[in-house]
Amino acid sequence: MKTFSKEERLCSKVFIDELVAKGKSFNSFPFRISWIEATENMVPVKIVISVPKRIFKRAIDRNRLKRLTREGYRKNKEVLYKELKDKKVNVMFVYTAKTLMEGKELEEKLVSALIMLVKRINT
RNA sequence: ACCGCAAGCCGUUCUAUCGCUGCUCUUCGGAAUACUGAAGGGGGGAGGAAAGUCCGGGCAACACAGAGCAUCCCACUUCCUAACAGGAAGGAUUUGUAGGAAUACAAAGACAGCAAGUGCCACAGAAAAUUACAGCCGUGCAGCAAUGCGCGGUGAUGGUGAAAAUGUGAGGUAAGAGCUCACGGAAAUGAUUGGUGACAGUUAUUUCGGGUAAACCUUGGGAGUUGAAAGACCAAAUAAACCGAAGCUUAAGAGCUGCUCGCUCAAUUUCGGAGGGUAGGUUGCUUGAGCUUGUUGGCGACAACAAGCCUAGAUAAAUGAUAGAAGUUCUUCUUCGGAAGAAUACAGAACCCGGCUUAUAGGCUUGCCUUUUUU
RNA sequence: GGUUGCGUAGCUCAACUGAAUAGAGCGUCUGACUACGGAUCAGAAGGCUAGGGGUUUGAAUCCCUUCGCGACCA
Repeated sequence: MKTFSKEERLCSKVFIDELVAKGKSFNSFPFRISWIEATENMVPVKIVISVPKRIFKRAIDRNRLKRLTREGYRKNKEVLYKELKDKKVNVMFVYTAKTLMEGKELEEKLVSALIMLVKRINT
């Protein structure tokens, strides 16, 4: 099912601090992606989406980018799930581009970013 | 009819598939109930500014015997309102238009006081507020005289400036001066008429004192502090902070509003009680100065009454994505039926209201002005 | 969510309680010196004082408002 429920979001401040401090990260335009293994999770992947306020001043722009990113992840998370096997990870997406992006284009970029993430986790 | 200005109002819609978040119903499972897990059905889900945080409240916690000072805010009148720096109606002032004028219409604003005190007013100018200087007049001395020196009188002649001592005329004088008079101007005070009042009209007396209070200040009025990350509760957990009792030494210290007066209290050790930090959950949380319609009162802001309605509640933060269709506006083409293309704004709730300010594609209504056409 | 401060030449700062041509240093440009460059000397350009409005005879300064950039509380 192409769902995206509460359990698949990373909400705890402690885990997010740990992810930022200890996680590995790489860039895949327009995202900067951080990830860390989390063996205690109930679901395979928990994600955080972040858009910096410093670049996008208006709340409506930040909201739109977060919604588009979340929609793209919801549709394409199978790419990640197939290759993960038994590993469990926390992932953070930070939108680092300076301009707004349309839905379809952003979805394509996200898929390629997910493929890169799979390679890095399995190696 | 078109263009412009002002005020008020509206500010996209529908279908399909997938998804998010509350509510509710059904079935199945767990549980003594409360409740909870899974599947399915139904129904709800951003704004006029949700924004800026510029004002005013509600609500909450803490503080609060009282007095003074300081600090900050407000400032024509009456009314509206829970309250306001908001709104309505009005007054005076200033500006603009029309007019010969009286006046009419429109717009604007933090419109108490400089006639309470202090300060400031560059350059120019004799002088920037009240004297002095030059000048003018009288007079004494020196001198043939021109003139010089001294004493006294005078107050705007000095043409600069943003601003120059109430304007014009006459009298008056040695020379002058509101020194006096006539006609005006302005201000203060008293009386009286109208008005709830600001104020306006009439009249009497007195005065002639430049501007600046978004300069210090004076007068009158007001302000306790902190904000939903406030606060309340729950489970895990269990402090050097809190409360009570006892004992000991000392009089500094602590709290109450920024300060002063004033008022209150003790610190430390032991015992007992009761609980904090941290990270979660529930609540606060959406029924409210609420919305819609109608009637009545009022010039109006608004109020009263009646009927109906329930209209987001997230929390690393929902309200979305894709596809198609429609609507609106503009451009081009046109067989005048239409077709194609482009655009469809500003912008996202975070406790809730009342305002103000700012952003805004396009449209609607009303009023005013200009031009053109018809009668 | 709330409180508070700052915007001046390309850069770093002045000009305080209003006074008229807004200064200083570094940098830039021109000339001199030198065979050439640096250093040095002389001179010049460069500002709608963040935007708009108001008070005032006069505003970088005072007041209101908008925009931008920080700091603090939790």
